Amino acid sequence: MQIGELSRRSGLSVDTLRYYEKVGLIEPPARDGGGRRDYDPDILRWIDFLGRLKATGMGIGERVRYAELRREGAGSLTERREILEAHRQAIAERIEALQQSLDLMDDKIDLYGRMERGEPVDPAFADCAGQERALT
Amino acid sequence: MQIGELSRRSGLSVDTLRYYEKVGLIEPPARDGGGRRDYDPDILRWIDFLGRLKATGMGIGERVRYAELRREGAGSLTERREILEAHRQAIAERIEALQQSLDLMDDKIDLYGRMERGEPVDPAFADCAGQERALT
DNA sequence: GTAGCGGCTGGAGCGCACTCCAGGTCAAGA
DNA sequence: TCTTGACCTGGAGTGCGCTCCAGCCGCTAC
Repeated sequence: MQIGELSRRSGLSVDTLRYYEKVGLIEPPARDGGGRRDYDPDILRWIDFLGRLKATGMGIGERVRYAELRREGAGSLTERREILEAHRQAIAERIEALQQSLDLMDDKIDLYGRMERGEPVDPAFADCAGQERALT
Repeated sequence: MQIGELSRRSGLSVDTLRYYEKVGLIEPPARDGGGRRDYDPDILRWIDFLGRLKATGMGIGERVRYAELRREGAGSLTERREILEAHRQAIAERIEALQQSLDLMDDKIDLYGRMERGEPVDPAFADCAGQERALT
């Protein structure tokens, strides 16, 4: 598979794929006769997983570290598991924090709705100029 | 309150506070006789709320837009509510995606644990070199 | 044979969100 | 009076994660 096709199938740009190779997130692939990158389709699974790690807030440095361990093979299983466990914990905390903020947004949206309809609101929670003081 | 104290109480650096003022996230405060910024303690509530918006993924451009509307006062309530509703939706989607990834991490952590203990794993889910293929 | 396309490399540039710095002012305490 | 420390401004620098570019090569189709 050439880089253009991998780009289409992975959703990453050609430039990003080459960048990922440069920084060590993906292995340098085989080259065809003309010196072009020729990827094994299995790389798609790895790229997807990298996308998950990224989407869940893992920075590029730690992703590179994980990729290095993966290259080392089965001997790095324990260390990889530990990284994933720490990351799992970080995700859980993020979800918790987001849930709290979601509730806050709901309260604030509700307050705004009541202010828009001219309903009385606890003056401790909003001043007349719309410079809301609470629920922040 | 001087900028140093606000920095300590808000958790933002002095530089960040001046930067936030420059880009329009916080209002230019009054100045004391010596030309130093003299903040109203109420600003802490606003800074906290800005922190929430940021922590939930709102970029600086949109935060600045929200801050502008807030300065306009009560007339911008509807537009602010609409922004918050859209943002609320984005947070809910983020939580959903994170929850899925969390489940994936759990599966993968479990798989690694079984591989470490030498337990048999479905060969479709892991190859011998530790180059796991599935759960990605 | 030549035009077009996709790919190659090395390196520069970019947007975000700060962070740091030089060179200065000002107020309060020893 | 002198020193210390907090604060001031404008502007440069940083790290992340790409993104773009110039200039080149090689395959395929016309």
